[in-house]
Amino acid sequence: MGLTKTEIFSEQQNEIAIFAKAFAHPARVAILQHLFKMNSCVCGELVIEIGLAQPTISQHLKELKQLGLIKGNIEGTSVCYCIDRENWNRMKRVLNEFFDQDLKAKGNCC
Amino acid sequence: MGLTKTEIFSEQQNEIAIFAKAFAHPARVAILQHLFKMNSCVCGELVIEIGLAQPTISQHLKELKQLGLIKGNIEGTSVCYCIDRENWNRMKRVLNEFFDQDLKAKGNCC
DNA sequence: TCTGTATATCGTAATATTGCAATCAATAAA
DNA sequence: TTTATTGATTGCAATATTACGATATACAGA
Repeated sequence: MGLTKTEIFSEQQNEIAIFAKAFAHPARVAILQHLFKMNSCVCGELVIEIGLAQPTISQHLKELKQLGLIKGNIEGTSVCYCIDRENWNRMKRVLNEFFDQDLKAKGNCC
Repeated sequence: MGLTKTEIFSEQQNEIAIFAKAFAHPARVAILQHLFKMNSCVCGELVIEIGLAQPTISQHLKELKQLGLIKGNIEGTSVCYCIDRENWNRMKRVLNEFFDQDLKAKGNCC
């Protein structure tokens, strides 16, 4: 059906999945890496840098923005994007807690 | 097009995206959590525990197995799944390196 | 005001993902 | 051998995602 049954999962499980989805496409990974590297929040440069069409980049930026991982400030005709540090840290906390399950668990069985 | 242009991204970027995709669905998050919790590698219990149809669970297990995050051992008529610790650690390394970019980067600009 | 520049949105095509009923395959039990 | 039982596979329907051309919007400069 293509429709995830979110209602049968816990809020935590859904939140992990939603955060993970943000990184589940190399273009969004590349955008975030570039924003960290350039620090000075880029915008249309991403189109050149990444090599996808402008509407495509704009769409990926929108998703990252909706999730709260990036912010966009209008500066004249262009838009300046940058990482939202606070939400980035929250994301790290949520995902690392999930990743570090192995520390609590005992050995394998098979 | 629905087709990701993997060829324009680095291997690292694609690997991050592929790992992230594993966690981009709450059912797979739930499966992994249950495997860690039960330690004793479950199988058909997951169908009951999670509440999705057996073919659906089987499909999610297949994806996790293909990625190498879990292993399956046949035991009589049932299959015993468990976490592949080595690959789990590799995944953690790859994703944490990506997450910890913020430590190197300076402050925000907007 | 007109023109160019930058970005967002719309519409659409192609592909991917999710979910399940039906069925198959393999083993265990009777 | 027949009959469960368990899990994988197949086939399909519904929805989601990715990508981009065309277009709209908003601002800056001439």
